Amino acid sequence: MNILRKYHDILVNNLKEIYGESLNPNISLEFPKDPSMGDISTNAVMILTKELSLEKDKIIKDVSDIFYKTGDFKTINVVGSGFINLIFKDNILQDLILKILNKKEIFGHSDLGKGKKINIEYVSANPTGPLHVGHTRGAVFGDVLSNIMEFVGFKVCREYYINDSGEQVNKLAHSTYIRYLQALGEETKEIEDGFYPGEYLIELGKTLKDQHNDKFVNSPEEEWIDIFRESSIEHIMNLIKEDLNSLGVHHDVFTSEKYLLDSNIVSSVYEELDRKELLYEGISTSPKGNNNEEWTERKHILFKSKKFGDDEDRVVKKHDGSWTYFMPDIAYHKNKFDRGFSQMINILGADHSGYISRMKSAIKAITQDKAIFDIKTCQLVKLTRGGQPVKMSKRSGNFITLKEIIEEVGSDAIRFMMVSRKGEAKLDFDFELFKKENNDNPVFYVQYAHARICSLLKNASNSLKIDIDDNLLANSNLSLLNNKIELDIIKLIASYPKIVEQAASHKEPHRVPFYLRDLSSAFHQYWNLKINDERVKIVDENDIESTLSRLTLLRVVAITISSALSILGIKALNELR
RNA sequence: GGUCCCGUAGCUCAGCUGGAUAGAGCAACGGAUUUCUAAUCCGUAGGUCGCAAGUUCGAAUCUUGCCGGGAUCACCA
Repeated sequence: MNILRKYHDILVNNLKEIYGESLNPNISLEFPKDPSMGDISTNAVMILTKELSLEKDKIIKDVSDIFYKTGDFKTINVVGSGFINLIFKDNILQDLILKILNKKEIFGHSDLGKGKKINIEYVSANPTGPLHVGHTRGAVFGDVLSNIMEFVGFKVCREYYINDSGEQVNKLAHSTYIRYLQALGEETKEIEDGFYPGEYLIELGKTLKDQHNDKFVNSPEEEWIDIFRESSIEHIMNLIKEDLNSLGVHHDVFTSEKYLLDSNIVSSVYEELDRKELLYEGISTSPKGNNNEEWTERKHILFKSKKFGDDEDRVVKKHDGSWTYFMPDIAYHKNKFDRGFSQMINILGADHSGYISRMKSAIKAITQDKAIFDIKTCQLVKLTRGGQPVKMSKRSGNFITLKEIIEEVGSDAIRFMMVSRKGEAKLDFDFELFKKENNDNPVFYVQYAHARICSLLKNASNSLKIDIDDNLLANSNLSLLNNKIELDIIKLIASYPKIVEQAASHKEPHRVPFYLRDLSSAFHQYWNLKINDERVKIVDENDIESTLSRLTLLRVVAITISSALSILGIKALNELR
């Protein structure tokens, strides 16, 4: 199915038999850009001559023999630079179409992950307000990466960490309290700096009024703070889940920081660190570069993260005995590890990149370096409208929410765009672009290709007066697919499994939308194909045999587009009118 | 100042863990429509891959040092 993998395995396994197990893994097998270099090519000779200090001719002969023995190649050429270029026998690529047609949605799947458990944590936005653009990229990135990892055979757990403890949520409770007083018609002060002035708490204030009347108006904080905090968190988590849901982003597990604290998981991990003599009492280094007025020299408990590769040792327990954010997070990752996740990926905003080495060193310490832990960061998103930046006022709490963007451009467009750049690259998101219905808008471009194919299959059924289904197509004469562009399309489809595997091993979802664009483009070219200035019609009533073979090819294109779109969480459309 | 990320065509970006002549889209210019959906396609033009050394058969890709842009540097999360 994965044709490159197939011949790569054949090549490497045979080479190992000849030269021994310890071969350089950098031997490549690929579709060369330039078709004059053959259907596939390998650098094996160049790599091996360097590695083994043997006669070049001997290696060339060995490599060529391996390919000859398969019986699948028409020609095998060695070019001056040392590449070996191979050309398939005609039927090899064509047979591939048939195999894919039989696999359908399983096409592209692999067992790279071997069913291993992997935990992917994403979003994890604080429950202090609804999601905005900044969260969206990480949300889609994490969701699509999860899809990719599942596609290549990992058992993925999608997880969200709720920071429902600490100072922020207390401020949230106070903000809600003010909304509650306002709902009762009380005169109140402005919601001050550092609190949450957004309108999203107004409704909750009213609900709390309905439940408790004026019971808490003049009562001391201790009496209401727990109730207000919990109902605020619940309210906002519901908002967040609702928004994620309408974006098609889902999580399997929500882990609460408060739970980790209440169940003594945090304290027991703290004690464990202490037993391992990784904690000490000391003074943290003063902040550099920016003058932090709140900083004073005090004694805290620090974790020896420097020992595990961090730049500084980090405070885990403050002078007053309370935890920093870091300590529950260490415990959280120990908890993930204890739940059987020896592989973990966290998706973080670029503004948290300073946190990476700290977290990595902690995980090394608590797992004896037995976990594979990776952090992917997403740079910020710049919203524009017709090239002009969209202004956001953080102060009033009125930033552009995820909900508003979904309402304006739809979740498909957002999802496609959010993973169409490398995570490390900044991203411009232009509203106007996604309302266009042309080439500028990549989502339409891809959907249009898919819809056109569906429409062709339908039209062909009508005009040829036969029911066209996959059984019929599977019996078409595929040897007629010998035009250059047809063979190119087959090769492009054949590279799909490799693209997905690369997206998985590099943890780079953006490879999928780029591939989709390429494949759609190849189809659109084919649609407009001219031979001798004559437009080639795909459905030709006078040549049913050719028509069916072409439709078979296109059916497989549609299967592949649909598969890649499903990885992105986008449904392929059968019609665009 | 330290750390991390980015720097490729006028603009937005790919570039397959070191491969063959560096690629798309947009914008510009010139074409294709009695349409199987032109929401498309074809062609032209556009490059010192930020700069400089190094590593080797071979570098946009790896190393080091500069230059420019961004993020971050807590006892916030």
